[in-house]
Amino acid sequence: MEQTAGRGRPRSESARIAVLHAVDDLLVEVGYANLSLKGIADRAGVGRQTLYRWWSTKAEILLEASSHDARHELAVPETGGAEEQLVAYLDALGVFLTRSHAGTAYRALLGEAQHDPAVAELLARNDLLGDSARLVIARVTEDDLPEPALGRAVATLVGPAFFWALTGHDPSVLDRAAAARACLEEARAGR
Amino acid sequence: MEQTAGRGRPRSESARIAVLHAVDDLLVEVGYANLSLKGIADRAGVGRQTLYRWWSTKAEILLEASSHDARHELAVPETGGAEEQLVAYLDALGVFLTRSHAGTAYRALLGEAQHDPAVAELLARNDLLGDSARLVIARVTEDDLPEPALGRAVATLVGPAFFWALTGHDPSVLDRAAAARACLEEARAGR
Amino acid sequence: MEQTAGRGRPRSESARIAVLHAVDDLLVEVGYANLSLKGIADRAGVGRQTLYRWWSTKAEILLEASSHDARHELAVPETGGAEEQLVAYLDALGVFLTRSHAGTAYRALLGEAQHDPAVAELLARNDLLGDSARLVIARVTEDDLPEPALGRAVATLVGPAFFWALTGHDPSVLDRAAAARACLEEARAGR
Amino acid sequence: MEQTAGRGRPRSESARIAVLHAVDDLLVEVGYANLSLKGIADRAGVGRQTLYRWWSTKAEILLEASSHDARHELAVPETGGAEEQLVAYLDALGVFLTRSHAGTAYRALLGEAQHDPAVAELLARNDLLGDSARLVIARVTEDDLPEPALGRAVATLVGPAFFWALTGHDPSVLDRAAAARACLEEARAGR
DNA sequence: GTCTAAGCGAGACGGTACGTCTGGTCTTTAC
DNA sequence: GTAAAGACCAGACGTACCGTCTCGCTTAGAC
Repeated sequence: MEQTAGRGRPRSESARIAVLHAVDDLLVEVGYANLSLKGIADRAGVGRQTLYRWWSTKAEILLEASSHDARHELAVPETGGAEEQLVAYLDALGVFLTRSHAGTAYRALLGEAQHDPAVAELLARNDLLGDSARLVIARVTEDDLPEPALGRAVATLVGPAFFWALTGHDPSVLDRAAAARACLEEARAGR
Repeated sequence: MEQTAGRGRPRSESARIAVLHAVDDLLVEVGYANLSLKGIADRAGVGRQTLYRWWSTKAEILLEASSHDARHELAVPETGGAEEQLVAYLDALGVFLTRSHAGTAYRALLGEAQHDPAVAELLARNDLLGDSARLVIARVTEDDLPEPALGRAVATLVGPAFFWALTGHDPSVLDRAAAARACLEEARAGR
Repeated sequence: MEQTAGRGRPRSESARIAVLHAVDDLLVEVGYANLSLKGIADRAGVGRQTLYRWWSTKAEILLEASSHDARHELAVPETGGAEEQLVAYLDALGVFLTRSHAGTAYRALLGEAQHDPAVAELLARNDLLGDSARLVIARVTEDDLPEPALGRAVATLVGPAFFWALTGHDPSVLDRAAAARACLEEARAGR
Repeated sequence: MEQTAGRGRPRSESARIAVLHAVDDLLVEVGYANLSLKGIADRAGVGRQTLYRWWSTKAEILLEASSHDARHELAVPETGGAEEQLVAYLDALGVFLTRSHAGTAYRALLGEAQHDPAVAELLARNDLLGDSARLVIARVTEDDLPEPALGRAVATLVGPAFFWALTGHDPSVLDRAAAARACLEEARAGR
């Protein structure tokens, strides 16, 4: 799709995979702060120029490396009532934010977004968390909620767990059912 | 209390002030990502060693530089009913997170905390946001809520605005009254 | 011989030249004591890493920068008798030690060798002065003098001028003919 | 003579001794290159200001610390003939330059003099080596040799050993008797 | 018996070089 | 024309030492 014909040597898929794996591994091993493009290239056995050719920043690499897993981990089965599904979503969100590799990557990206407007915009265009919440809310309310109200419902649902996790606590102590109910209330009001 | 006897030359208060001002200014001018200890030292007209002598990281300097203002901006007058005070607090929080210098510093620190466990711990020991929320909640509930419940109330109150602001949106579109009510509900349940 | 194939970017000859010129200039301008690798890099318009990649110490750079000139300045035409050639050599040595740029570099290196064993060894492997003296002595004696005796002849020939110059005096007041004769005497005895 | 009356607290002799001992020890332990005034002060248990109050440079301290020993080690008994005394002097000189602490200090100072004109002048005013040689030559020639000639005799006597030692060799392989004879010859010619 | 002066150890001050690291670019050969 | 390799310039990192500057304390002579 990006690469139409290609006159010369085609892009190496193996290099791409190696980079994504390397960044995944290194994030766990050394943390985002100590993650360098040089380190990624060395670990992946890839030239430095190759990184710069296909990605602009380490945020972009990290996003590509983690977004697939993130999306998967934040999806929730369509079984049970509305509140039940929202609670299930909050369960998944809690695990994602505190115990998942993809979640660690997401938190790192969101942290970087507070430092760097470019990363903030990148995340705005790939709103892993917000999109997943929107999806489940839209499904359980069976209602085409307009955006301002949908956003309010999302914030009400995920806000508490998000705050609790990002300030270093374990969101499993929170009252998921209450958050789900408040979200539904918000959705009803926004209709 | 910190300086008991002091045999050698005492710490220079003017250097300390110069550093805090420099970090404040630079955060606005170049952003956290481009904030370097060298830059702070140069701007403050201070030796590099002096920075390292009194602070370990740029996060620590930034925290000291902004915590006073932050605490002040997140304090709320004791006038009006419970819900009214909580809404006033959420007003202040929205301004803090999106338009205040101290809030910019706080967001940068919280971002760094996602990259660096040391910063995370530093913020945990100086929980500007959580403490201010605890204060106002404890006041309006006139109740000695035990910690797990108090934490839940805090997360319910500030979570939505926190999430909305950190993902790049303006929390003034949120329903502050609903959040205040949900918080009070949570507090009542935790009694 | 040193560079067989090389997959990556080859060493920049222009950077090498710029460094050698910079160190030459700076030695004259600021003196060895105030010669810093940072200063050399800045003056040469070269990255600091490039210096460390190709040389270990400023002594090594200085040696490379000056050895060519030094060798040239200490060479003596093959005209005249034995004593005549030795006197001509001592003339050149006197100029070298007191008035030549390369000689200033040599004296600085020899000074550093008294402080730092690594530099001492470096100079031992590149014995600019001793080698030039050995060359001329071997030539005029037309004799394959064995090393211990050759060394004695060298010391007898250059010792007085060397001492006189390094203790801050002008060796042109010394009796070059006497030193040449003593050297020949020493060589004859060592046969 | 230096200290006439003094209204305030008199100079601490114990501090002076401690500094001289410290510099002596550290020269052996870490070498001149790694000798710092801070290190000397710490080792001596002395304030940094005290060093700067009484000495200007580390060269000055080192000279004071070693000159007494140096003078003693380069003195030679007045027994035996002229050549015999000169040879004895060269023996002492060889030991001094290669195996004595004071000699190590002298070589370090002479090295520094090649980098720093101030040290060169300091050594010129305290010509440990030249003075000792002048003394023994004047004694054995029983002649008030005028300076230019005396200097030539000194250079002839000590030059070879000096060169040999400072270029990293052991001067005990040199022909001391030949040097002594050449020196006497030089002295006779300069009369 | 103060008072004043100077030296003392301690240690912070503004600077600056150190050697290392990373960023982003450029220039080779190999495929 | 992409890939890996690796050198290029630039500049921040945290450390060490420089020479200077306060501190509180000590030790003397002067009053």
